[in-house]
Amino acid sequence: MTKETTSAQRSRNTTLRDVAKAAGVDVSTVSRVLKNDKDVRTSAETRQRIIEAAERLKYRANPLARALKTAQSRTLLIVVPQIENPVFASAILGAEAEARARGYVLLVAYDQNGSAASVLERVSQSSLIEGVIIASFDEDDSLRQSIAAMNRPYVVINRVLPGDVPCVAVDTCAASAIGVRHLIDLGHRRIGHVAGRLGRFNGNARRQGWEEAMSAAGLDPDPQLVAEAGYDPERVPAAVDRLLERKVTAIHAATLLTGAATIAHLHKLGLDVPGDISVVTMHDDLLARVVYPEITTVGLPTSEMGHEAVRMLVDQLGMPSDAASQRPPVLLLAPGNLVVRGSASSLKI
Amino acid sequence: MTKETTSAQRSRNTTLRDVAKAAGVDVSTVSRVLKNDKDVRTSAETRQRIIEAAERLKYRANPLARALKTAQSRTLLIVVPQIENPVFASAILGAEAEARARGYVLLVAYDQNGSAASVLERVSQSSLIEGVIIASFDEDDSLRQSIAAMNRPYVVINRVLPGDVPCVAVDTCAASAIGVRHLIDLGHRRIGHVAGRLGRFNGNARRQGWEEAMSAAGLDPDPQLVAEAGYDPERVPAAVDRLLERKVTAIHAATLLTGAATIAHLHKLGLDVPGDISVVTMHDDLLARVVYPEITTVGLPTSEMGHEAVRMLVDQLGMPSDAASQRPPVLLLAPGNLVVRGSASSLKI
DNA sequence: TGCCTCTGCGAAAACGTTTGGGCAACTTTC
DNA sequence: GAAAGTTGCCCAAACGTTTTCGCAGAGGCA
Repeated sequence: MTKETTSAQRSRNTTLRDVAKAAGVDVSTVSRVLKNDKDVRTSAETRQRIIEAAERLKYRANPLARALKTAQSRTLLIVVPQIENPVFASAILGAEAEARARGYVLLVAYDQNGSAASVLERVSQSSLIEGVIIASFDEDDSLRQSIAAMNRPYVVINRVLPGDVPCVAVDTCAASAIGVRHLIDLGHRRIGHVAGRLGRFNGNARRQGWEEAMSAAGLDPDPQLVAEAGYDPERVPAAVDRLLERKVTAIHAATLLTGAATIAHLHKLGLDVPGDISVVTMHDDLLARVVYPEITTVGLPTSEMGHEAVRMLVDQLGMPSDAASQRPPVLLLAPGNLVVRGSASSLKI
Repeated sequence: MTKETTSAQRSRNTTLRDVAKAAGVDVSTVSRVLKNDKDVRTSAETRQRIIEAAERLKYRANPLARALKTAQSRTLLIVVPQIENPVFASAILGAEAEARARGYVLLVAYDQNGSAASVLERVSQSSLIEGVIIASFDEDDSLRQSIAAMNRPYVVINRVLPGDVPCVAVDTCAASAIGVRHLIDLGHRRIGHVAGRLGRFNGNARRQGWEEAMSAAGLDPDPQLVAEAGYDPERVPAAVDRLLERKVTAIHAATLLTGAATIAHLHKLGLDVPGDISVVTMHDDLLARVVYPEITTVGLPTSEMGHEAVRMLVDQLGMPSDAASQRPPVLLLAPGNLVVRGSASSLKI
């Protein structure tokens, strides 16, 4: 079997020099023609010859050499705290598509137990990465320092940070409000909120959305109706129990995962969903449709978030540094639509 | 338009030359010392000076330049058909950790609607990627041709392919059997199988595991007890209905997702799980614990799969081509343990 | 004819590494 | 005390691009 593995015997790729030789011109000319240089100044005839030769020899520019020369690797990095979280998976997907469309390559790095700092540190000194998208949970100073030290353009996603930090996030406050309003429209008055991590951007925003929707409907956003569970399904039962003590008829969960756990716990207690308690969630995903009842939830444009992030990043890359401050650096994406399924119904009196 | 690339104002990284100047030696000496060259021949004193200078200047070798020179980019690529599938997410996680530990960078690419071919095509001519891990669903010829044309070492994961193809997969046949045997041990005799994609590696293997466990227990592996649902939750209800007609008392689902959908559908029909029907699944994941009842399943070493894949790939990279054929190129990972939760119980007569 | 401006292209210097080949000085050997 | 071997380092040529500079020749203008 022809099993050529090591780089040593791998056939050499065709280079600029090969094309130049084939077309009978200098490498510089080939480079210019193939790059479609603006001030290109070549005869149509020569250009034709070069293009044909390149075609025939299947020439592809070596990205390494190009990057070395231009200090532009056309490579972006996205740092995520976890990949199994559907929100991040979806964001990565969107970012990858956008990056690919723009001729960039997207690298994925994981920030398990705060290792983002080390990743960024490695990035900072190598010229491999042109820009970074950061989706890390960490909001402490170490990460922020790493970001600053990195000395590369970046955009933060999934949260908005104070200061002049470019961010793109979903307006989860609004998303929350939509879900809660749906419950109100169904006649519910005592609506509990299983909160995410309070103190963090999304946790706070979602809680606030609940609060605003309640207030807007003239209902009391009683803090007693909020029970924090973070992103941890293990903490959901206790939270739900507390809410049940408060005689809620509906529960609004801050994440799809905790929402599913909420329904599971209600079932465990022998309660019917939505017969006894209605449940509404946030973020739409396969998970919402493999439980019974299927979950009513409001979609989040997480994939768009990825798209927008690389769009912003690439814009930033193409701009001289002084112009960078001119555009509004934070983008808050409108939430998606309410997807009505089976986990919420009108209040039976 | 002013084409002022941002790189202009970004501070230049410290280079080999800077270190050389600081230490008062030649760049070549610095290079050798820092690489810990085997036949290094430098005085301890000089070496000390160089190391200190490098430390002080925070020198990090430019991976681009190194790759250009050595044709070794220390970059691996993993091609996955979907990232939201927990199996792949977990495999990526494992692969990334192993790659990082070995000083490699792992790139992730998506093979949405068969775009892997184009990804591989781009790879083939650039010297950026040293080796590829392929987890694509596609088993048609176009992908296989792209792989061959790529002319780079690779390993296929999540399935074993015929021929001399290096593969690492989980022994899902054995995993299946474990789950089915658990049901048998609980007293079940009529056990249905909600199959994955029959005709594909994993679909077949899991079905075969069910069959073998049934036969081993002296039960009839009646083909009527098998209903295919692929990986698509939408197809689960019909499959479950068919199984119910066959009077099964337990269902073994080929994937966690379809298993969850199975439970959901049973609930929808007003059946109790595991009171009326027991359900056992494969692959352990958060999802198994946010539904009620929590799902009894057998763990799959998907993360190990990623680990092993890069281990094999890196071994391959370091070997002369003739030695490559010596080691057994396919690795079948033993399944994990049965995780008993609440979705299966002993048969009530 | 002399001068100037375009055109079309080549020469060569980078980018930051790695690496083979050398060359002194110093040590051993006879 | 000279030949031979060792040690410690430097020189320079790559790797495959991009890009600045410059140089011939062609044409325009006086």
